[in-house]
Amino acid sequence: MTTRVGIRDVAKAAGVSVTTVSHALNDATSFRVKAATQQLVRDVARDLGYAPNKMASGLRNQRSQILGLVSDEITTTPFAGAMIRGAQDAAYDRGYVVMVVNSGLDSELENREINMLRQHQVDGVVYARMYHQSVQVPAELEGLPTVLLDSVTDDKSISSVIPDEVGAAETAVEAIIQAGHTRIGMINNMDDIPATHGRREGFLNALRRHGLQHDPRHLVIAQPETAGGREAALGLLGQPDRPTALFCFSDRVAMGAYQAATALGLRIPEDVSIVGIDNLEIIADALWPGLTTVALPHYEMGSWAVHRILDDIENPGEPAVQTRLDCPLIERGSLGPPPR
Amino acid sequence: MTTRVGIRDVAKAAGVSVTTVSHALNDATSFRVKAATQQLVRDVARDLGYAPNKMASGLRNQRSQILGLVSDEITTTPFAGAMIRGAQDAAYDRGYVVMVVNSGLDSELENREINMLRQHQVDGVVYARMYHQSVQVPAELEGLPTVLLDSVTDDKSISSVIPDEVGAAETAVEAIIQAGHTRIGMINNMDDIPATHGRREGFLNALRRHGLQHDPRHLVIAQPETAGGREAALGLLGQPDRPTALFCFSDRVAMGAYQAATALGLRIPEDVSIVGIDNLEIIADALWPGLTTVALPHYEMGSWAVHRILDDIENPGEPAVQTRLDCPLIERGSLGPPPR
DNA sequence: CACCAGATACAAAACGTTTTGCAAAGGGAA
DNA sequence: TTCCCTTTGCAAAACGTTTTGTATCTGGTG
Repeated sequence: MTTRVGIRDVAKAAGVSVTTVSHALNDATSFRVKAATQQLVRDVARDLGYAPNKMASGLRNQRSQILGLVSDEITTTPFAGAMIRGAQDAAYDRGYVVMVVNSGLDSELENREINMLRQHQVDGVVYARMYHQSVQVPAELEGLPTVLLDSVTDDKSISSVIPDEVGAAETAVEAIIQAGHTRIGMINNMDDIPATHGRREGFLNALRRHGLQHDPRHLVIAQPETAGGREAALGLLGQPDRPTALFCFSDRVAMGAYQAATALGLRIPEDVSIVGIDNLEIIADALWPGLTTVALPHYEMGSWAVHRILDDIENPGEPAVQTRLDCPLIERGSLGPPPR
Repeated sequence: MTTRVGIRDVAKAAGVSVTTVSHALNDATSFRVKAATQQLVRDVARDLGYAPNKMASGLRNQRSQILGLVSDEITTTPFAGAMIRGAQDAAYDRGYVVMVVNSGLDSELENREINMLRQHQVDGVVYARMYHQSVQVPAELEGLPTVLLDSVTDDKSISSVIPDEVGAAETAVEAIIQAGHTRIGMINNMDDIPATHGRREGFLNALRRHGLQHDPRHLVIAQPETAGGREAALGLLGQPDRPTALFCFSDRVAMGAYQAATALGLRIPEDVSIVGIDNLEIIADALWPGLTTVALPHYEMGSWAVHRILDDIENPGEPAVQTRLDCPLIERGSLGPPPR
C-alpha cells in the first residue's frame, strides 16, 4: 500500500511551499500566487493523484462537507431510492457528500444515529419520511441546520418540502374529467394522514370546479394497499350506476382496482378508467394496460431539500420556507373516454 | 448556537487533564486511570453532552470510521433500499457510518465520486450493483479495502457476495415438484447475465434430480419485465399440453404470467401454479393470490459485505472470500397441486 | 526514616490541512 | 541610485483529538 500523498509531497515535487500549494488549489485567495505557479502546482497535484484530506481541512475549516440524511424506513418502496438519489446528486453538484442513516421506527436508535452524525460533524441534516406526514423534530437536531423531507412540523422556522397533495389530486381528476367522465369514484386512504385529506380535497375541488354532482357513495375509504383497493373497487364497480372512472389513492390501490375490474369482467379503459397516484414504475408500468397516474416528486424533493440546506449553510439567516412541489400527470393507458 | 463542547471542556468540568478524559473515555488503555475517576469523567461527559469530534480523532488515528457504498442505480427497485439498510445496520452495530454515492451508468462520474470518498478517508468501500453481474473494479479503488455486493469479478483477491442463483432456482422448482407437478415450464431472462444461467441450471438440476422429462418447448426466454412475461406465458399456456406450473425468472415476469393466465381464463393456482424469484413485496404481496416466490437476500448481502470489510480492516491479511447466500422460499398462494 | 514501586495524572507532539502575518524579491518613479 | 510599493512566497499557528514519555503522588517495605 503506497502511503497517501499529502500536500507536502506536492509542495516538494513542485518546488514550492505548502502554503503556495494550498493557495494554488483553493483559488479563492489566489491573488497571492502567480498564474504560472498555480498551473504548475495543479499539474503536479494531478500527476501525483493528490486528493486533499477532508478530515484535516474539515477540522481546520470547521466544515465537514458532509450532510446527514436520516430516514425512517427505506426497505419497502423504491421511493427511498429516488429521494436518496435526488439528495445525493444535488450534494455532489455542490461538493458535498451524504451520510445515510435509518432507524426504522425506533426513536431511541434514531437519536443515537443522529448523535453519530453529529460526531462526524455533518454540516446539516435532511430529516426524511417515506410517506408524507407530520413529525416532531428530535431534540438531538437542535442547533444543526435541518430540513424536513416529505414531512412537516409545527415549528415554522424549519424548512420543509412535501408534495402538493391537493394539486396532485386535482391534476388526476381534471384529466379524468377532460376525458369526458361525469360519474367519478374515489378510493381514498382510511388513515388520518395529510395525503388522505389533501387528495380528498383535490378530488372534491375538481368536481366542484366543473359543476359535477358528487355522489357520496362513490367516495369510499380503504386500506391503502392492493387488497383494500380490490375490496373497495369490487363494491364501487358492482353497483348498477357504477362510476365510469376511479381515482385511486395510490398505485397499489389502483392495482387492486384492476383486479376488481378484471374479476367483474370490465375492461380498462373501455369499460372503466383508472388513475392512481405515485408513479410507482414497478407497478404502473407492469399493469396491463399501463396505469395513468400522478407522479410524486421524490427525486425532486430530495434534491430540493439538499439545495435548501446548503443555501442555509452558505448564507445563514435566510428565512425558512415550506414548499410544496408539483406532481405531474404520467399518461399510460388506463384513462379513456367513458363507455357508450 | 452554543459552541460545541470539546474534550477540554469536559476536562475542566471534571477537574482533570484532557489526557485523563481521553483515557477514561476510550477505556482501551484505561489501566492508566482509576475506576472512580473514569466514572466521574464519564458522568461529566454525559452531562455536558460531549460527543468526540470524529474529524479530529480520525485525523489522529488515521481512521475515519466511515464506509463508502457506491452503487449503480438505486431509483427503480426497492432492492437498493434493502441493501443499503443491511449495510447501514451492520455498520452502525460496529460503530461505523455509511456514505452513499451513486452514479448511474456514468463511469466518469463514478470515478469522481469514488475520489470524493477517498478524500473523506473512507476506511473501505462496498461496491454494489443492483442486479447480480460481473464487473470490472475501477482502478480508483486500488489500495482501499473493497468488497463486491451482488457482483463478482475475475480478481479473486477481492471478496464478494452474491445470491446463490442455482440454489434459488432449485428451491423454487423443488417446491413445485413437491406440490405434485410434472409438466413444469420456465420463463427465463433473455439477457446474458449470471442470474440467467444460474437459474436455468437450477431449474434443470431439480428436474433431473427427480427424473422428470424436460420438454425444451417449455423453457422459453423473454424480456425480464412484465410485458415479456406476459407474452411468453401466453405462448406457454396457450398450448394444448401446457405446463401445469410456471417458474418465472423474476416476480415481474411472474406478474406478466398472472396477466396471461387471467386472459386465458386460467385460475391460479387451481389451473396453473406460478412461482417467481425476488420476493419483491410490492408485487408479490399485491398479486391475487399472493405470489409464492424465492427471496433474494439483499438485506443480508448488504450486511455481509459490511461485516466482511470491517473484518478485513480490523484484521488485515485474511484471505478474500467469495460467498453465495441462500435464498429462502416465501410461500403465498400461487403454488398448489396440479389440476385434475 | 528513607526509599522504591506502582498507580495516577500531565504536557507536548502529531495527524494534514488553511490562513495570517511577515519577509524577500522585483520593478517603477524620483 | 535610492526608495517605496507590489507581487510572490514562507513559517507558524490553529482546528480537536490520541498517545507517548515523564512527573507526581501514595503507601508499603527494609
